Amino acid sequence: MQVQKRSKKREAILSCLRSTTSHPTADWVYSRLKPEIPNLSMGTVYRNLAMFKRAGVISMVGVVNGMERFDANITPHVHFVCTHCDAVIDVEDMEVPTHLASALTCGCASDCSLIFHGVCNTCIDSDAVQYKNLGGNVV
Amino acid sequence: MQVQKRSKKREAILSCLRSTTSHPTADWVYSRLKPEIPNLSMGTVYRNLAMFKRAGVISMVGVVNGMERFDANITPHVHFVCTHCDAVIDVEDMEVPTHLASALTCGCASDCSLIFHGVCNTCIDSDAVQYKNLGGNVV
DNA sequence: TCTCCAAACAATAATGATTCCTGTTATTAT
DNA sequence: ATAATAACAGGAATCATTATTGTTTGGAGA
Repeated sequence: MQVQKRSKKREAILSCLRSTTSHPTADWVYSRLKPEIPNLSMGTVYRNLAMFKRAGVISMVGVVNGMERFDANITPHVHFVCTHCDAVIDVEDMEVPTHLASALTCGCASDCSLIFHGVCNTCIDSDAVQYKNLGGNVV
Repeated sequence: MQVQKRSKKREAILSCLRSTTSHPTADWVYSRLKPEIPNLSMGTVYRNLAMFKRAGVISMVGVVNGMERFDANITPHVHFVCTHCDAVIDVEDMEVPTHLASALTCGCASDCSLIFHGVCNTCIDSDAVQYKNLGGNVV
């Protein structure tokens, strides 16, 4: 399937995704566009994100905490996912081993995702992590 | 949280997961155990899988087609996910770059997942893929 | 520019995996 | 054996995502 017609909303959704490196959820895109496009519906956001993904214009990094995270950067790159704040961060200077795909004995690989999990620097710097590790509640 | 008491069902769930390398879903474990344990409920399967995961006894490879895939093999290893049949296959002879974790500038990484996506050999061998590519239906 | 039709849309219902809740049962320490 | 408490079944609830339906809009051709 291919993108066939243009629409303000479709382009707004794509440029919204392209305006950030935060690998947002569908809901994030919706919330961000809703003020300037009051009659926008979630269905439209989901439909267009799925369409862009099928067309290879965007990619879906993975599912974090039950929510799909999208990325306008389709260049293969490594990600870091924070287990505390669910941030998805681009990892610079590390290569995704796509060149090994052809060496696989499992099948014919078309792409590869390399994701690190851990606590991001922002969470480490805040006291939140320490309190959480002690079993306390952070308000 | 830790596993505190023993129960037949809890152990059945763990050994069921350990009996396969297919990286099953919660529902698969349930369906497999239900005949021998008729009064088993999905809640128990989900609760115990979550508990084992928190305890580090098992791992969750990722979400494939909206369903979590579990793995009793907690040794870091590479996976291949088939985009046609959703099979999750262990990739032998390829190392997960966990040793690079400390080099990250994003935060403190605790683990890493390396997943290839493509069409598995079984799907390539069957005619299903070709028919699908032609837009036909396979019965 | 006007017309027409397929695509895009809003609104909302439906789906389905997962989680939560309540009363009951099973396990372990004493 | 008994008490304390974790584990459980059954079912309701949640919530991200998808499907449906009727309406609107974009754009190719007249």
